[in-house]
Amino acid sequence: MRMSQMFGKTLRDDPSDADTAGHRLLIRAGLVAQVAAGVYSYLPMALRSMRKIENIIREEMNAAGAQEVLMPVIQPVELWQQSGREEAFGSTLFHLHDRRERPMVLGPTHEEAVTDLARRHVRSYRDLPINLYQIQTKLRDEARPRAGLIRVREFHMKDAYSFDVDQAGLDVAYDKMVQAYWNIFRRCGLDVVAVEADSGAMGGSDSQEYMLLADTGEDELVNCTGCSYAANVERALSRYTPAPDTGEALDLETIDTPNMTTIAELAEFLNIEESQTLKAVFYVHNDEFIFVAIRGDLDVNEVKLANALGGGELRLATDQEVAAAGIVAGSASPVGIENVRKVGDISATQGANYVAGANVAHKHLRNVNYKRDFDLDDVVDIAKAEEGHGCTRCDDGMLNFSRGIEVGHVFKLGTKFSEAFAANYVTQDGNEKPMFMGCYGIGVGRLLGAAIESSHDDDGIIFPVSIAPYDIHLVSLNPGDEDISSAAEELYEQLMSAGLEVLYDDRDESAGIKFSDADLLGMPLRATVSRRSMRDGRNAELKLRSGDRDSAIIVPIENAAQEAHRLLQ
RNA sequence: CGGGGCGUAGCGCAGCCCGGCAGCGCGCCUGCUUUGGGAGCAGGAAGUCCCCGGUUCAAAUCCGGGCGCCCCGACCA
Repeated sequence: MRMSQMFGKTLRDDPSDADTAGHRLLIRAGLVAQVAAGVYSYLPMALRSMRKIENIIREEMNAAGAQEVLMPVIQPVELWQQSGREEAFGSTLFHLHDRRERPMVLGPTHEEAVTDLARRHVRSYRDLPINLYQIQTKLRDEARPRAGLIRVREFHMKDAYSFDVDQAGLDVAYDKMVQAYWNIFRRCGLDVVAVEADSGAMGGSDSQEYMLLADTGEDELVNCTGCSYAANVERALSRYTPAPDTGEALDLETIDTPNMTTIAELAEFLNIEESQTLKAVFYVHNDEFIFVAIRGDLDVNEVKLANALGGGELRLATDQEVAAAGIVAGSASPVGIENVRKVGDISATQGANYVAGANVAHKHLRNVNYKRDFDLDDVVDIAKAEEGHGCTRCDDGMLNFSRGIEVGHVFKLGTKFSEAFAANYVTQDGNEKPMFMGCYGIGVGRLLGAAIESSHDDDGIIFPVSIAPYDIHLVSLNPGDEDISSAAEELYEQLMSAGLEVLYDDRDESAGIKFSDADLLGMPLRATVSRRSMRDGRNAELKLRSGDRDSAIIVPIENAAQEAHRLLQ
């Protein structure tokens, strides 16, 4: 492709409304153009890269036995009512009406559509297993689109859905997809890690996310320094310091704690560890007031709490709601609290003789003990993993924290959707049973955005070879010199004949502009033909984008294609 | 949905307080010179100052309402 003909220009200045490096580079390199918040046009180079990603995905999906289909973006709302997810998605779901006022939605994902499809075509166990996938546009009216292609409202993703006769079959299908995912990310040249994930509104049992590590990532991850445990913080288990006191329960005692309303103040005032106190936190879950008790040095993981409560809407209670429930904020404890649902973290039931609120302003209780002094309606693990916590899977590993961008997610759905849609098959002995489903997604555009976010330097993008729009950026300098330009033209033809994809900068621009653009655009290899390269014969200079300036080599033009292939390995 | 910021030429911005010819840099077009790290000279084109309303002799500027975009948080299969 000749750059003089190419649609899409590079920008000299950073766009003002881009914050992350990846977003800035996408705009400056002229890869995408924003149309509305979280809605983008993809220009030729971005599209080439996305097609390469799609092809890698397609090859691995096909190799894993999945079959490609295409399901509609626009769907009748009834499908979503049937699964109960119209409500679960809420305002994230784009709604519209057709000319006859029939309510429709724009698909944010396709579990409903694929389950409906499968139930119409699968009759018997003989039709299973199957795995259907598509690469399709999805729409979600995200509350806050951000960071370029990372969080958008209209996006391309690959989604695959497996259907099996039972859990064992699902396990096999899931493992196959996991293997395919590793192949895909490896082939894309991306260093992705898998973490245990919360399955959120999807429900289901096992779930793993594939994360590309990046400081600007939206997700916080933990991994163990001693074993292979890795998880999204939303779900992470952790080993915190043991309760300081595990002795006999001592006599309950009321003490004055003037104006002590936080755990930190209380611990300092009494000269005790925060872990010797109990903390009370208040939430409203689906309009029900929830009293949460947890050891003072720990925080509540709201995702875990929401799951423990069976999903639905969860938020912190307002001061007014706390007061209305008859609770003295700052001096609250579960001791003597009735008529309110009390949920405790496991930590609150371990250890002895805690300091906790007296439920009277400016007073606390010493020697509070679970069961003797208070009871809980639910005891669950809702503690948030923190820096300094240990691993629960091994004895001496510590949790290491990092951030990442979710580029893939796999779930074992089980029969949630098949039951809702009566997507049944007939077993060998003639009974009807729901199919066991799994679903497996990879965001194509997000993968491109994440790749750039994680692979760039101060000058621009550094594309992995397999997903770069072109293999080589051929730069021709000294356009006035006939020998040079004819040598460049010749090299352009030769590289293409050798099966390489070439972006040829034939523009009448200065060397500085051409080199800067080559760095910005980030093709893996740069070839330069100039007076300098031709000083001792018909030579070209080759330089890897990932290498520094003096890593360039000079090769005869007739060998350049061969050398280029070698360098791109 | 809560908090903050912004909206002026294709892009980046100044002008707005304190009302009075709509500006700067880059880019774009023409010509000449230039060409290994964002060149020089000369000439030129390009504006719904986000929208609607109000105040005023006069509004990019002041007032009211609306819309859009960005950031933090909430949310996020």
